[in-house]
Amino acid sequence: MKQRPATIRDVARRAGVSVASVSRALNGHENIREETRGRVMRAIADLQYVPNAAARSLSNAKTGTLGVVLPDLYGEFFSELIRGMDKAASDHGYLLLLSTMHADPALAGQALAVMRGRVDGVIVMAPQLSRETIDALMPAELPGVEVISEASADRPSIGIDNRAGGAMGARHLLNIGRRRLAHIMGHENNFDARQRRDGFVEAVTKAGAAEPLIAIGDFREDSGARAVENWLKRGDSFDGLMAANDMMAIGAMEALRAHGLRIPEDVAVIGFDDIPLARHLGLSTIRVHVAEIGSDAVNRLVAMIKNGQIGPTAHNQPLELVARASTLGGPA
Amino acid sequence: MKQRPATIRDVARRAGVSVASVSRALNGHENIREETRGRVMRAIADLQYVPNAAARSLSNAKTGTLGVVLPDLYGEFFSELIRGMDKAASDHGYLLLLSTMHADPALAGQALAVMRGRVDGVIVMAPQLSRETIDALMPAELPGVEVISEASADRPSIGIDNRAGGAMGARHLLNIGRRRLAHIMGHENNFDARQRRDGFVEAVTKAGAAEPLIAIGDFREDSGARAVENWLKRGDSFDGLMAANDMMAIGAMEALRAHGLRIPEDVAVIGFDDIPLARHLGLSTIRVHVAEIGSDAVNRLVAMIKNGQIGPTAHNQPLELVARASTLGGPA
DNA sequence: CTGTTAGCGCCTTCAA
DNA sequence: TTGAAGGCGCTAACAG
Repeated sequence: MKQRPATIRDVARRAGVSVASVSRALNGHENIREETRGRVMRAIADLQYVPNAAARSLSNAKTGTLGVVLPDLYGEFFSELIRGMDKAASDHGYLLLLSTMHADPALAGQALAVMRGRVDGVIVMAPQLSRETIDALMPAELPGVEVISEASADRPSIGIDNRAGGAMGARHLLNIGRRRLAHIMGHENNFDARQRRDGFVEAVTKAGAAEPLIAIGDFREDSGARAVENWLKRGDSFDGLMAANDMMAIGAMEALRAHGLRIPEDVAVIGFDDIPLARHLGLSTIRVHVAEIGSDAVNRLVAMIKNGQIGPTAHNQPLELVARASTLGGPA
Repeated sequence: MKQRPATIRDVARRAGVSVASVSRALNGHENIREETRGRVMRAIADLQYVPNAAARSLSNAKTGTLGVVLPDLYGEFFSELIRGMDKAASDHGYLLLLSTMHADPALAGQALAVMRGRVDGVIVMAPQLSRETIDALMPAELPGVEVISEASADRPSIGIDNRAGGAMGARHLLNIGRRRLAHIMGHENNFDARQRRDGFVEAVTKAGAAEPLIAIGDFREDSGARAVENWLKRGDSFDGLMAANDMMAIGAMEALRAHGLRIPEDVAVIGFDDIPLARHLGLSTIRVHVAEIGSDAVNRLVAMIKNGQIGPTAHNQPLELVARASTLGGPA
């Protein structure tokens, strides 16, 4: 039945040449006669020979695969990121080895350790871990790039300019005449969340508007709704609201409407990410080109693998303001 | 700087034992004294030794990774599937090697070939390929399971009962009193699309209702809208519509509303998948538990790897009718 | 241009 | 319980 797959030696025997020649033919070396190459190729086809990847890696210390370590993957964001990575990876002839990394640093370390010896480089996304933790965990001998994390002092990182995004949102609300602004941020210990808030607050302050309301959410729909409920209950009023992501903005919109407030007449709302839902619900947002972040990360990593480490470089994918119904129209 | 990672020999030297003992300690064998094991473990910690995966695979013909070959996937479906797979895989101590497979059978073959020797088994999803093509492409010596494909005669497959889903949708529309039904299917050569249509048509026929209108879409929003446009233009009328997925249903709803038709009063609409958008737009749908399909596939594959091939078994994840605003209320 | 051969790092008989 | 040694399949010197 399931016979042992052909090895390079079987091919050599069948083609009547040495294993070296087979290897040369296989790897497209120059120093081999066309006729010999032909014989080898025929033997390979006859035997349905496929080189053993493990042996190959062992021998030349290359695996042809890139490790990708991500947090728990929910939603569109990840499929976009992975899609972008996969595209770039396969363009370069690499495969992707996937692993999710949990918040627990010990487990996170495991995720990275398992990759050693199976990949030529790693892409890590760990917004939930501190810079020190990440630095301590990254295998030193492996080229690595970080995605959507605080810019590293050691490695290249690709991300988004969260501060700029927060500021874009604030300015947009101010531009359409809103003056009493509010912001729903993500977890306090999430890097992106803090940056977006800082950018938002800074832009508001710079414009001379009143200090904005700030609530802490968790990037999920419910938390957006809760934030709004709390404000309204306390009698806090605002006419412009930015949430640190679209899901919270959507939750917020529902809560606002539930309280009879009109969008955008009473409160203009803007989110962050531009998930598909945003378009369908007419939610203004800051668009992030997620797939590009992924391919960018892979391209950079591949460059590192080929040309050696390139040190820290922070690259931000450009953001884009997408104005929709939730912020259209003049002030209340 | 970047010194060579420690090998098993370094550990042996440091611990003052032989490599065999290190290997035994590492793999939790019994025939080794506790004290020796301790010495080895300490040396491992000191040296930050991590076994080289390639060498290990070469030596025991196991890779500890599962190959996943998917079509170009957009959206939530993809991340859910991967999430489910990743969860199950990491539970079993496996990593996932990802690759996308394009519609071109030649390229599809490549995707699978690259996996050979790097994985212990493969999960393939290829609804766009014919059964024969898939069978021809699947490496015979590798355990494989198929997902969301036509049930195979050789391998286990995990999927959904598309016919039942189509029928569920039809019956629901009939139950709420609709009699002139329409269905927007996916690509003619997509297995799922055909099955859903067949289930739909069969249920309608069985109920003695008029033969439904059928349009061919491509699973994307636009095609749902176009289908509706065409029907309306031709003067075809219907009061119940099922699309083969939510995106097309959403496109259809927009087109219906653009023509002044009310949902569900004039036309009740139901989709398939239950993507997050569906809930937000109040679209009734047939819910698919995607993550479970993924973990189920992995569990089955791991079982095959451990216990040998298990032959063809078709397993369907249960479907669930989710009734929302788009089908609530009585007939027109 | 081609063949021989020594590793790559690990596991695993086989002896001791 | 331990060590020595062969072999997994492939690549890359090194000779011819």
